[in-house]
Amino acid sequence: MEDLNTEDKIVNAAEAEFIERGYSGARMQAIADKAGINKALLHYYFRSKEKLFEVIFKLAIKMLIPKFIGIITSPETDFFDKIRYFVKEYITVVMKNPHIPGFIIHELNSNNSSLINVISDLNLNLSPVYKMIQEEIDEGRIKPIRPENLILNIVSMSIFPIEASPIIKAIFFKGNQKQYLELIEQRKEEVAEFIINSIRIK
Amino acid sequence: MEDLNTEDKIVNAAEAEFIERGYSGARMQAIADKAGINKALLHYYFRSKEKLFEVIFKLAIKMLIPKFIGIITSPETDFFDKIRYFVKEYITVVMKNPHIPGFIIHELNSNNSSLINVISDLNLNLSPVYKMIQEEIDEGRIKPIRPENLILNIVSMSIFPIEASPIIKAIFFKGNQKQYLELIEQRKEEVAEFIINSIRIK
DNA sequence: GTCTATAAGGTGATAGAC
DNA sequence: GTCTATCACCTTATAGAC
Repeated sequence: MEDLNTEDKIVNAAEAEFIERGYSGARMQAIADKAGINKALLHYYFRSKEKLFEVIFKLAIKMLIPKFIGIITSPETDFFDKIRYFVKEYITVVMKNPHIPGFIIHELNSNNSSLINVISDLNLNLSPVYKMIQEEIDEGRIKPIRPENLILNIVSMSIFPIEASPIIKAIFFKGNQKQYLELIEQRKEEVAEFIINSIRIK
Repeated sequence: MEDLNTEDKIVNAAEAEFIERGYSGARMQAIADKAGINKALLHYYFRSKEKLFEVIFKLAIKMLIPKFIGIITSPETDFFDKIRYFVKEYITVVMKNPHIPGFIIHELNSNNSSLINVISDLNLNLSPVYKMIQEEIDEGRIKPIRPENLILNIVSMSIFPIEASPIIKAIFFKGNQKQYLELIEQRKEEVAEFIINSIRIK
């Protein structure tokens, strides 16, 4: 961390602060402290809290959303293996950034501005994924399902239990962290089987 | 709204403000304005922003979490009908309060305090649900599955697509609200069938 | 590029009249 | 119970020395 240039130190510190506390809860002083520099330097590099936030928000989006396409167009040839691979990798990625989904959702819901454009600007093309699913249906390998619903189901089951970890932990395990981690580890396999069981045609 | 007493007017206004902007983003002035009263009155009734927030947070929790148990112990006798009933009702409830899941999760993640106790204090007893699931497994009507995983899958697929609506809307429908609402309406039936297809033993 | 000092405005909270 | 006026503090942002 110490051998980073100042700009990168700021970005790292801001990432931690914004993602933990959200835009309105984040403090420029806290970011400066975490980066080990002076508050005035933040404005020298990024001009305002808002500008700095935008940089971090884009970073957060890029950490989770495009990965989604990247993993789905994986080397696996079998459709069910693709699902297995996706679920395992995506849960792993989200577990490394557990606060990012909640951060993105909260900012999109509370911020009246044009943050949503950050997502549109990704120009995510789902056509190959839709096509892949439709092919499986047409060739009688999986039951008919609207592609959007299949994707949503997979993503929901992968993200939500991690995003909502404090609640899950409290309700299922009285706050026990170890039991929670075991559950998520298990889900890397079981969620995929749950999905495959649902759509497979015997 | 005008014929409510002052305290209720404040609670309603605070609910809207806190759930939309979160604790740190909410403004006491905005709450007073929405309630049509003076800022000083907020402190007369609730002493501080923090106290008022606690009231709202507890309200938000009660709107979503216990409902979960209430619906599951529904009058339906058939297990699959229970699932159908739960998914339909829960998606409907969440759609009426679409910002609450994100609000709860954000506050639990960013607030270092003891908000989590609000959930523990509910003393949610899942044993009847676990037992119900285990019975279905023992009697060979559904495939073996860890009850926690089944519950998590159902809840994830019911909540996440609503909680993350701005992203879903943007990615799937270029922001089109009507198409999004149709999708969610459809999911009230389809999510249940997706689950039942996965666990049913033919 | 990096710092200290300070400006400028906002925010929760209270005092005190009615 | 409800209001106006005001305090005390915090936060972003900038000026200016080095």
